[in-house]
Amino acid sequence: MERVTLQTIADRVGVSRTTVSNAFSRPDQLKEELRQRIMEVAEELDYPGPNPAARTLRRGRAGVIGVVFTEALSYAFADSYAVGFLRGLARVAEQSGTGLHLIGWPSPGVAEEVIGDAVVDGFCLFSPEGHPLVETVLRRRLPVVTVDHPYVEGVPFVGIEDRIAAREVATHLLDLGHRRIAIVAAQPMAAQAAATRPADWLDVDLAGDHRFGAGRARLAGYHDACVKAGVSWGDVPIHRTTNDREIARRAAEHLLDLRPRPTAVIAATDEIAFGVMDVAAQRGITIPGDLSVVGFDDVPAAEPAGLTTVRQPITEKGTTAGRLLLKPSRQDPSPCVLMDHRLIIRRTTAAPGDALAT
Amino acid sequence: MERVTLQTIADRVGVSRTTVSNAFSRPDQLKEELRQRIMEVAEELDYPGPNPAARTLRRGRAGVIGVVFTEALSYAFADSYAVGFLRGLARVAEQSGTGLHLIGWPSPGVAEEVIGDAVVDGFCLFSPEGHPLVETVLRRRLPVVTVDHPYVEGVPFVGIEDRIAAREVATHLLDLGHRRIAIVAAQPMAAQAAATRPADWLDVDLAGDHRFGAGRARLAGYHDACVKAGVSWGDVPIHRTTNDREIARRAAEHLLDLRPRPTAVIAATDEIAFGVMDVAAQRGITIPGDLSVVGFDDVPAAEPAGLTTVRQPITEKGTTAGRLLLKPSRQDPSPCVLMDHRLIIRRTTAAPGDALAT
DNA sequence: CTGAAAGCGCTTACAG
DNA sequence: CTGAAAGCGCTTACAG
Repeated sequence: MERVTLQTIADRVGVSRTTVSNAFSRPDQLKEELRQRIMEVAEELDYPGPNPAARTLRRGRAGVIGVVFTEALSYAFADSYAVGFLRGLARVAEQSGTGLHLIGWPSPGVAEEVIGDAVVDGFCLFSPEGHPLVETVLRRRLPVVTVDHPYVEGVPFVGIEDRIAAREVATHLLDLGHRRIAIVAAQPMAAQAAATRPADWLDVDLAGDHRFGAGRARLAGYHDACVKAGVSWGDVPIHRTTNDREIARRAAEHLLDLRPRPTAVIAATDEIAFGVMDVAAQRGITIPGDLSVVGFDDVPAAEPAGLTTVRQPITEKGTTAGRLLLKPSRQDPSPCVLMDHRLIIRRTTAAPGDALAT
Repeated sequence: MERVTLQTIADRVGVSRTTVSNAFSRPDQLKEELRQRIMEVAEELDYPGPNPAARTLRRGRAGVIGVVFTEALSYAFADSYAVGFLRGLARVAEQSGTGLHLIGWPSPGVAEEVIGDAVVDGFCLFSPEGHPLVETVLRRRLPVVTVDHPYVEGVPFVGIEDRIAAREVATHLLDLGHRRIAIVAAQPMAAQAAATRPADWLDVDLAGDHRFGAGRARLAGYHDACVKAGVSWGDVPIHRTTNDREIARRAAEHLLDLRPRPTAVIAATDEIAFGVMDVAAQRGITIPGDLSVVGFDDVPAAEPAGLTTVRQPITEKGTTAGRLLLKPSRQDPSPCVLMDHRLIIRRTTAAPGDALAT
């Protein structure tokens, strides 16, 4: 059996292809009777409806936006922050009948091709600076909005003041009296391969603001506070890890093996903080008695866990990004939206107590 | 400036369109020198790469699968079960360079059009029986796999034995001595509009197995156990709600207002169970002292919450569905895969104590 | 209200 | 190694 197209139906009914097309796409353009007739024949021939690829090609519009992550999607779905963002984005996309095409970065090479082949009208991009996906996405010459990072001249941006927020986190611990603070930084899974200057990643002098990615911006904020409090930045142990609870445990194990043991751990995200808490629990290290832990994001699980963290409007970031992409403003086509954040102090931070003696 | 296409580049370089196409898609088909030359001109003209819609049309393959939910995506992303499933699905999709196109059902009408226009090679469908999306998806005549429900003759299926698992849940409570059991059933958001026989939804005689959707299958299981234990099914209060924690709270409020108050609540999903627990906490009803609560799914948050529930292999469902779609078996093109489940008894269920006196 | 014509941008045998 | 030709399936002014 040959493939059924508009033409097949047209031939059968004895009308032109145009009319059949109208029957599907502009029903008001023909008599109800004829339309019905056409639909019957379509049904009879088991016609699956106008081919979407052909339609998109002709119309020049897909009705879909691409969402690009720098991690494998399987990691993104394990991260409440990403999921919360998607919830917001989905809300505005759905309202306008726009689909979501999710693209992750399982391994170098694959995603680049997927991005090049994505039938979409625009992209929403999460990505650290220098990541190859940035170039790939930009090259499509479609509307783009970046979230958290990178900030690209002329491209709409949504984020928060990561450096300032991170400074507040570290200051909170320092004010409590902590001096042996360790940091677990969030680094994209494959940053080694991706970063333009991997060796410089920890060089906070370069990490001035959101231009350098939230991961580094936060690091810079921790740095600022330490320096100001007279804690030598060079002595602060820093371990890089991916934003994944399980993987973060390894970093935590390393840090909690240090002697003298840190009295506080700053995690660059809540997900990582949970990993740290997992390891502490395993080893019988009490929180906040023996160890203070701070996260970042305030994902839903942070509250029940009593985690001290920075709240940022995750879902609102998603809706904002969606709106920027779907209905760009004429006056300000590439705005830089910086949203509010707030340090939420809960039960995982306290003055260093017994831990000092360890 | 006119739009740049393969032809623009061909004209500029002085070769045919074919050769330019080869430069992008089959680099081994031409001399490196010529290829380089072509790439330079492409760069110069700011060519965004071969148009994906045109490519897809010509090739007849999109490299994307559609994932269809019966709820708004913003709800799906609020549900750990759905997210866990997506994690599994994403894992196998990514490995083969396949994209994920997510489609929700924000309101009647919208999704139907999105499905008709989705440039995909197949669909993964979650849906209760009689839902309009089922027909819409099937009509595309693409490969489909359904998850949990509905079971459609000739279409690959992935699920668990919901009725049997639900029976175990209810039996657990009945064995503990509960007799005043209330049920919060999960019903798709817009079932009223969607179901073919909304009035029959609660008619368990019809809910024989997974053919009728997990929601009803579970209800049927609760029914079986009650009847067997001599609890009159007609006296069991049932409240329908959506699989959303916040929305479920309303159902819980209603049920906990009943006098005499139920000593146990069976929630059709963990998400709903959390809603019940929220309300109980608000009212100072202790669990399991005053009230036993059981969920279903064993989402990640269930363990820390101590929730008694049914564990099912959420992520594996995703990987299985993905594999069925991406590499269908020749011998058995439409298998019905029923995965294992297990009742996990934690700290939210106990014998009815003080509550009996209420 | 209906149809003939042009064209969306690409890929793929096939011939040279 | 390169090019001419055909065609993927549709929509959209435009003319009647």
